[in-house]
Amino acid sequence: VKSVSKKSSYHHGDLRQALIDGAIALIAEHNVDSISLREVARQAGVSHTAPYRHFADKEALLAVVAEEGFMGLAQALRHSIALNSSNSFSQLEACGIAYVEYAIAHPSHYRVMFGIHRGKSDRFLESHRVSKEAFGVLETIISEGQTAGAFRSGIPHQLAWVVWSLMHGLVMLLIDKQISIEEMGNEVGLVKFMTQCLLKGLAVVQ
Amino acid sequence: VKSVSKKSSYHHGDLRQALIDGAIALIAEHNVDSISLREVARQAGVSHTAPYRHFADKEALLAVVAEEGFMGLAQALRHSIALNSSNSFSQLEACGIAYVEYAIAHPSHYRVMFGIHRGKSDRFLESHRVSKEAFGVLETIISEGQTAGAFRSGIPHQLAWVVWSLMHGLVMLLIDKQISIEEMGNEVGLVKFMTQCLLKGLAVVQ
DNA sequence: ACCTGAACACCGTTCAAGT
DNA sequence: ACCTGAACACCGTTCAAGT
Repeated sequence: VKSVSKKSSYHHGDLRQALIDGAIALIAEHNVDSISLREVARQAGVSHTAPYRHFADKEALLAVVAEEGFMGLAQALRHSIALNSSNSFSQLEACGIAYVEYAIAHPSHYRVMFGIHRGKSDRFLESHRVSKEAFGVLETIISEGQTAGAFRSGIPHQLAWVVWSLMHGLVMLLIDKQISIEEMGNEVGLVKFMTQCLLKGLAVVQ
Repeated sequence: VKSVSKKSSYHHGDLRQALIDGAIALIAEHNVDSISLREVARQAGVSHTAPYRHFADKEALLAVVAEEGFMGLAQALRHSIALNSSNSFSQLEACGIAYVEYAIAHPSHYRVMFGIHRGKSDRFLESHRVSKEAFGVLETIISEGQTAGAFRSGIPHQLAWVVWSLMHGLVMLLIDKQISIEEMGNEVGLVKFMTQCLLKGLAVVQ
């Protein structure tokens, strides 16, 4: 056994991380905005003022929660393209499927990721940086696909916006139950349909 | 002068509508979730329990706020296509521009529209019906465009999802400041770019 | 350094009571 | 019928105080 090091602290080895994990766990079960800082503290077995030693306020904790969500998303996207190294089209499709599946598997967490007030950019710099990392995966697919002659020319950054907007919009409408998955069979079929539309375009080929 | 009819009531001619308008006004100024039912009542010059005579709870008031937002959106979309009756492409483009301009003109209101828990569908039936009405405008453009030979074949309902997802996603990313309008000149240019991508597709024409 | 308890100013919601 | 006031159980945040 190593030593008593961590256990000798007041209540936790790492209260900060325990609060983050607890918040994510609470979000997974309950609805997003019904989560309270006091309940996170309660679940961690600590007084309701203890979190303020580690986070400036509730929003700061949620920013870290968002950050971890974006890290997981980026990882899911990278994983999906690693399994589809052959072809840019299938990479894009796989990436879209992975994106949507991640989001609907963690709907409340996804809402937190995009529900933070990004007005003052000096706060939440980290979570913004990580979200751009996830976005960068899409951008890479586009630019590599252009090199391979699969995608039309254009600034990859801007073309990636189109893909991201489509996927993000689909996810939000699904989470909000404005679109029902059932109407399209399942989410994989839905994303494939979306991707096909995006690749081939809506206009009649002339 | 008509009579004393309305003024003779307790405090308002129509407290219900005054609360709705007050909520919309508050939302326009402050952030979405910082709005309290008590403050809406305060601004209407009424006790903080009075709203419960007209709305079951806070969510019920917000549902009506959302409903009015969707009505305004549907109207903006209809207006935009009325001005572009010539051609399906320009109708779709104008509709997209109108959609995005409406949303970024009323960002908090837009958030309320899509931020309501649509889990139990028996509540908020009205707001859901009106949102489908706005969606129907898109669907009509698609199906009329197909008849005119402008859009490729497919179920209009599903093709409209693609358009809606793209626009909704773009709007949400803009509101969240994940995408900055400035990077693309202005929002009109941004939407035109999106629409072009959607119509022509991302794949290289072969 | 890290945590607690009391305190403050707010919430949403309920309910008996007033006109 | 429509509104009020007190009351309840919650918040987020601050601050002096404890170990």
